[in-house]
Amino acid sequence: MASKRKASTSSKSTRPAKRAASGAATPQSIDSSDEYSAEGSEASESEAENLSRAVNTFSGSSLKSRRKEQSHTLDREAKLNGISNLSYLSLKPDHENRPLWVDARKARITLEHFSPLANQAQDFLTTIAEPLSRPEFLHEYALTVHSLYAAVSVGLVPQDIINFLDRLSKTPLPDEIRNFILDCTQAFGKVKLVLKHNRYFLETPDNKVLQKLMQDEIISAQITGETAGIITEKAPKMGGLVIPGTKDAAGARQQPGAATADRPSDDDQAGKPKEDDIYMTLREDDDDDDDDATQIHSVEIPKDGVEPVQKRCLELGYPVLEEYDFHNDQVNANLDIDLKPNTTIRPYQEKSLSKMFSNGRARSGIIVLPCGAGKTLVGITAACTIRKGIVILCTSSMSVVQWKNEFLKWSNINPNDIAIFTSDNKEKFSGNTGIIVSTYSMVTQTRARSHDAAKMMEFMTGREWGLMILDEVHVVPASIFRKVTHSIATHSKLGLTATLLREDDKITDLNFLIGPKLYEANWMELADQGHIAKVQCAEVWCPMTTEFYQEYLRETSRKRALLYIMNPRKFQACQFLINYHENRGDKIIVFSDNVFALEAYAKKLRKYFIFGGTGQRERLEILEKFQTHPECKTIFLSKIGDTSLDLPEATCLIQISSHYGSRRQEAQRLGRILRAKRRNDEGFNAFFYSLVSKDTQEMYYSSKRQAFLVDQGYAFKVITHLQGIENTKDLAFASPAERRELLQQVMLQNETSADVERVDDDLFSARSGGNKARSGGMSKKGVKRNAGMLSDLSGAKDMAYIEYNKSRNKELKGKHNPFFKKLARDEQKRKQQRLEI
DNA sequence: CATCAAGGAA
DNA sequence: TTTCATCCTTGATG
Repeated sequence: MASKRKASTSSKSTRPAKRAASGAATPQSIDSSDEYSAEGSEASESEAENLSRAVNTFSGSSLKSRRKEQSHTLDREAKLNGISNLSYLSLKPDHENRPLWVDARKARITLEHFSPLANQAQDFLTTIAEPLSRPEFLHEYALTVHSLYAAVSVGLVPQDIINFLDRLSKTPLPDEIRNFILDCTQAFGKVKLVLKHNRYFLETPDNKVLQKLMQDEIISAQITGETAGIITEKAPKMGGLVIPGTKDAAGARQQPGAATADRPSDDDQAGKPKEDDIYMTLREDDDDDDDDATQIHSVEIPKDGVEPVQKRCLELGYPVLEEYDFHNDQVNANLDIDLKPNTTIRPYQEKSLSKMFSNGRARSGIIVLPCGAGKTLVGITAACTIRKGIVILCTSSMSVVQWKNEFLKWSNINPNDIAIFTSDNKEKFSGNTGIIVSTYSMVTQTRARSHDAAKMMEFMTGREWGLMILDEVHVVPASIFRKVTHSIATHSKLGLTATLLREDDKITDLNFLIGPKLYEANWMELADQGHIAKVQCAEVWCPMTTEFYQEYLRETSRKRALLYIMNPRKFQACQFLINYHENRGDKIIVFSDNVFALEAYAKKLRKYFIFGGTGQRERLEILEKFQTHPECKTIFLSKIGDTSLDLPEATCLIQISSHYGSRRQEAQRLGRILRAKRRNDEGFNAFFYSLVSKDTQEMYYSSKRQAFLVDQGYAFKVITHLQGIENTKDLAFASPAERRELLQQVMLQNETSADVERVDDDLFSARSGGNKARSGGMSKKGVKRNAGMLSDLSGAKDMAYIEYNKSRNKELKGKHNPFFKKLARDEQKRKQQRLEI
């Protein structure tokens, strides 16, 4: 136990520790880390004499070192625990051959990835547990209620889980874990919602459960009517141990103790009390497959009752599993679709699909594959398996088109049978069944619809669909899914995503709204197999210049962000990296969340950039150029580029600003270079740089953002000095004067907007019209005041003034935005003209 | 009829 | 700690 704990703790703590160490050893950290020695104008001056002092300051005050301390205490704690644990935990004699450590108290499992049994164990673990962290040697998994639910729903039996865990574990399996698994799985997977002959049935092999559910007020209220009554029949698929479905035969195997639980049934719902213990009996004896239950009991639920019953079952602790018996669906027309003969599915895609279809029915659930790993093909294959009417929902109209094209590319579907339903394209398929590709917003729209859209929705809600594919499930909050499932009747649902996480808690209901997570791929493994590109990740620490840091310390959060993004040293690093990689022959994407910075960087470096205000046509032109033109090696993208952009040429990625601590954004952005065309070239590597201004909030966010990728096994190197940056020709902002000018622009940028708002309201509100003249005049005023503030650094009066106006700005926010939109648009036009010339 | 701008929503 | 994207609809152009 001791070594397990130490191992897992140290694997987590290496990163912060390494950072702190390299940071302290770097001369660059001197000026910026010492907040109070701001007199020096150049960051590179007086390095040597201040080194030791800076190291002390740095390690004493900075965030990283605090983390380091934390991990020290953790280590100590771990040691103590280890010592006390060792007294009773005994290793199995052949423990070296077994790859797992099981921590009973936290329900964590650690896998030694270098063990010969690791592959076998890994398949098993990804099924039953949540992968937390999968670096090179030790993988950590968590046993959770959800993960066990998923395991049971793909057909595992609790006793199998326990046996297999015990077999792989170095120590005898703790009773806590044993009980935890039994407790969790007892109720899971026992109740299924099945659509048969266009009727919904609640189905279970355990009559006791059904009895219990039907005694519930809310559920029984839904079931009353002529259809009420429990139907008992043979299980559709029988295993070798199935006893012919007579009550007596089942009763013969009953265990003596089980009878005590049997109470005479006094309800009026036509229950069959004698069968109560069939499932109990089987569960004890049966190790192979839970489909071997001899009999199933079901009750019909009217269509309207499905939602409330499902909800209530969940509250009662019996989540309802959805399955679609598409082979026996005689009601819905078959769709003529198949994969093209030359299409081959990759092993991991097959594995994920086998989880979905393992019992001959279609299970609803979520499949997690990294970006660029072929999620679309998984969806298409699922569609080709079910071969009924299909609905596909995407987040943007661009991916709608992509989905349709992929279908045409991989399958032999008749182009007339696949239709697009978006605001500017409302097709219908010609046959009596087919595929519809649409967007979430189109389907969940509640306001007035255009005539065609209303007709189309009527068509979609008025019929029954075999499969609904939900693309990028992570971006859509659970409430939207509720709307979708309410309005469109579908037999099964397949969610696809690369990163099943959100920073808010809107993801939690997905487990029950769509289904359990069926499969999650290991990024590193796919990279090793050449399915996605290998990536070198690096975090580049850029010191703040003195001037910028001074302002940074004074400003409030809003402007701080702009200051550390526009940090001249960061700009230089960006310039250097672009030069370096362009010379290597890479194609580079630069990401910035901040539009102002995006534009400033791109213009200064004379590169193309795309942001929200860029017209659709121009976007395509630039992307086309980037893909084909050898001279266009670098493009700048705002967050429009985060998702569903397919640029196989890109091999290098630089991030200059980002959305706080969003782990998902980081992963999505990395996904842009995972499908690099050249990924299978000998020794090829893609590059991912994250530029961070030192000793600012950015450092904190950066480490948060990386958490997901680090857990996937990516190692972030810290670069504190870019070799040869001083010798770069035409390095931007090399002189203090240029930097001051930049700072002025930055300060102006923010204040101009504030200024316009205030004046608009206070002084010029009577004078309506002449928007342009006004803004021009005011910005001049802004320049003056800014210049004054910067020259004498006291500036307290001005600051107070700005602070005062901040609240006003918030009030006026509604006015603020359109103005900025217009500015952007004007800018846009100007730019377009420049391009045309 | 294709395109674009503006407005509302989340 | 928060903005910036997106989408859909309507109404205005040539």
